[in-house]
Amino acid sequence: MLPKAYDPTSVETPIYQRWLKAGFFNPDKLPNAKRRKPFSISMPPPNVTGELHIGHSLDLTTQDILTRWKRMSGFASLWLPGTDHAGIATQILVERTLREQGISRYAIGRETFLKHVWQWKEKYGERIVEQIKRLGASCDWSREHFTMDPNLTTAVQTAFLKLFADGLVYRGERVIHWCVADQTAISDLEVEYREEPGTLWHIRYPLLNRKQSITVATTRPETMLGDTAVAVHPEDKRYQSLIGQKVKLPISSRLVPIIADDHVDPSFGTGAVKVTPAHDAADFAMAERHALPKPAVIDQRGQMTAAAGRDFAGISTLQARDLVLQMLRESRLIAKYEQISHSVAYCSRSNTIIEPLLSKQWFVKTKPLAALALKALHSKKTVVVPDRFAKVLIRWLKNIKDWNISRQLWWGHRLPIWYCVACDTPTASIKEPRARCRNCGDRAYRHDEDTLDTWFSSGLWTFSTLGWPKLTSDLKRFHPTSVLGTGWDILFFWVARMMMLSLYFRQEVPFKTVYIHGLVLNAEGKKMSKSKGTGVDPIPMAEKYGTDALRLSLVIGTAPGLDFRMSEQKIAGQRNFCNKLWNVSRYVLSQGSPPKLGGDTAKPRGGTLADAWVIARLNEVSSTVTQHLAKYQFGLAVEALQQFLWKDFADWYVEIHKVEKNTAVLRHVLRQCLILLHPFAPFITEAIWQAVGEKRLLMIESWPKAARLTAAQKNSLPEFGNFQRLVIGLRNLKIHGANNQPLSIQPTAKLNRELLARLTGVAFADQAPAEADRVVIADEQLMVPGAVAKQYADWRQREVEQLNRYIAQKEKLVANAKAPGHVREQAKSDLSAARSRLAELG
RNA sequence: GGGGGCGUAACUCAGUGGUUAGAGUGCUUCCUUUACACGGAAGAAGUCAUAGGUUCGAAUCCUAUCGCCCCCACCA
Repeated sequence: MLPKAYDPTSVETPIYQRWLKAGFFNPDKLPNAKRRKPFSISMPPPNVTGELHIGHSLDLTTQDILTRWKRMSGFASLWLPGTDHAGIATQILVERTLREQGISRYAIGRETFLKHVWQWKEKYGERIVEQIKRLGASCDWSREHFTMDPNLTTAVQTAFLKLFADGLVYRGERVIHWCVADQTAISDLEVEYREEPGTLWHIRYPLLNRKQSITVATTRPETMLGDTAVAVHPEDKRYQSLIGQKVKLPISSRLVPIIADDHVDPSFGTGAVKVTPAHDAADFAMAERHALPKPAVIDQRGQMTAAAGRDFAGISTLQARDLVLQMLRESRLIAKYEQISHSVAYCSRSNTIIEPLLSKQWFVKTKPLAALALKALHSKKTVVVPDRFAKVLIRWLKNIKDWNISRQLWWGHRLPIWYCVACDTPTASIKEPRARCRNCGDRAYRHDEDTLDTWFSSGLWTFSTLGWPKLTSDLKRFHPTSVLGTGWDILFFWVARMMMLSLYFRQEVPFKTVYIHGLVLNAEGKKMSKSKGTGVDPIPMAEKYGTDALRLSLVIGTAPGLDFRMSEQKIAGQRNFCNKLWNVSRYVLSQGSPPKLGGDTAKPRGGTLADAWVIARLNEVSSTVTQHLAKYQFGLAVEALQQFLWKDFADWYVEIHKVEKNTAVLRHVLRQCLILLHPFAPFITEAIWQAVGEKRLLMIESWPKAARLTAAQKNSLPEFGNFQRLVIGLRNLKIHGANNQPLSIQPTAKLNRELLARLTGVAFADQAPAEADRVVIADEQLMVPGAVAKQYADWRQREVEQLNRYIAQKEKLVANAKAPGHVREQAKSDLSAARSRLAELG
């Protein structure tokens, strides 16, 4: 009834449809829904216009494993999906596309541009959702959200207004990171520093009314047009006499003071630094301390302003640099220059150099919020797995700086801020204020043009998607969420912000546990990069090898928090496993009739030694898998399961051990394996489950409770070890004796020849071969050809040597008076087992 | 400058105080085609980076060193 090879493509879509139709992704629709305890996960929302990459697949796989496992374990398991509007990323994408059609966003205006973005969102938004479904994600689509849905927009506005009312957002003039290409400010986290070679110019600044000069060092000579001071370290002996004197700036001829400030590093360059408050954050801080003016000489397009002087206004910074250097050379004011390596700030989005600019932006005061998050981390209200990431978070939160949340973008949540046209006083309001300006009494307002940082809305994600600011039953039931699963790369961007905002608005953590997984690297061990074409694309892989193979390969051989490499070969290996499962199922279902797996009652008793053994192993593995899952050790869980299913069950119990099978055992083991494997490989397990006519879906089958091994089962484990060795021994004889010649073996002792033949598949002769030697395997005596006996003896000799080493070690441990009792007890029983095996071997 | 991770078989990686250190891939030899060649058996292959220390016992904990990688930071 099952085809010969597993064909994922024909199976997966109908199965997902069937799950959807059953409605169990929605925890309210589960059997006994009301009695179930809640378990909830918020899906990290992918960029709405993005493409599913392998990192998402890992995210989705681990979360689906948890969701399915908990659902099967009797929880009201909610995995809430959604997508993110991703302000900058999306706007840039749409802008680029329009530009290719010759359309500029400035030409069409804000409203028309936004219409285009919404169209884009409608067109491509569904695609990423389809790709998420393709991976088998069992999330509740009836609760799906988008960060710019009306109710989420309300949440964002409510949050902003509250922060404003509480004095936690403010408008400030700061030197911010300005991206000239994207025409917006970006946050500290969106800046990427790269070590690059550069030239450090040493420039003489002549002192006023003296022949002396002070030499400053800079990599950006053009900014000297905006200098308002020269700073030295207060204790720098070289410059003591100069502090407080005035310098006449070359080119602009402005008079600026020499100031003393701790910030200056006396050992760098000349120990004297030019201060450009409008174009350097550190210089800005110094200017604040010393009440210096802050003229802006570079504008938002990266061009020199009028303040830079008549010769410079309107030219680019690079042209200005050349011109400044040329003028300095002519005045012989360049003391020297040297090649250095320094880090240069780039915009991580547009890949262009950041222009630090003085600008008015909106900030969130993060200190009080970070304090809440720190407290929650210290008191383990939120547990981080693995816990070293808690330390990373704590360190970041302790040194947190205010968060620039305004972006000069059109796509996003527009700031609910209105400025009085007359006096520029801001008022926070969703709609245009009707009241007069509280400052000047005027009535005319203009709406702030800016939008909020994408991460502001994602920071509210765990509770805004559950209905906040309304106090819905979902919010009460599913918040705080149980687990957040994500990669370490967005620890600060997202995890930290969610903690701060949830604790502030809900007085509770957003999630009880954060599970941090590593990043998926390519076969060369580098971060996957689409532009370089070195990535592994999940969707084509799922199509080629099956979604389950992809999911398994993302989990097996990995540890929490560690990056790992992904290769097609690894996925192919898991495809082979799926095929093995498929075929062993085919075999099991071909044994006996009707082809049913049997219900929970099919727990076979008694049976042969092999039966007891395989069930004991199953129970052992079943509890191992559960334990590993509880510790988020997905890799270990799958590994234990695969070893059992493939090696112990399929290869040993089914294939090597040729005794007639107990179909009840076969079915019971297969049934349990399908249940245990389902969270990891949902499609194939459900497909097999359904192929045998089970009415209830596997996805809501009960997860096995930890089974205690019976005494008989416990004993069967070592006993069966001996039995396995008997069979291996005979197989070895057969293999070595074969060489296309019939093997002559005659059992001479207790074991019935017929039984031996059935156990092992080896044919036995009526008479011992001419040059027969006696061989003893597990108490049974056999007469075999001399050459075969020799090989068997060699094989046995190796085992004897190993055993002797093992026994020596165990004896040492047993004799070790300082070792704990249970360890010595264990060693004692290991020792007696090894000794009896040694005795068997003679 | 501060912080973190990794170094285990040819390759990719698990294991993190107490079985003879494991898996997958690859390799060697053999078997098999009425569940599966996307198969089965057997095998070769590792001073668990190096050097100290703690311990009855260390791949596992501590310290140092070497090598690789990453994150954070106002290196003018």
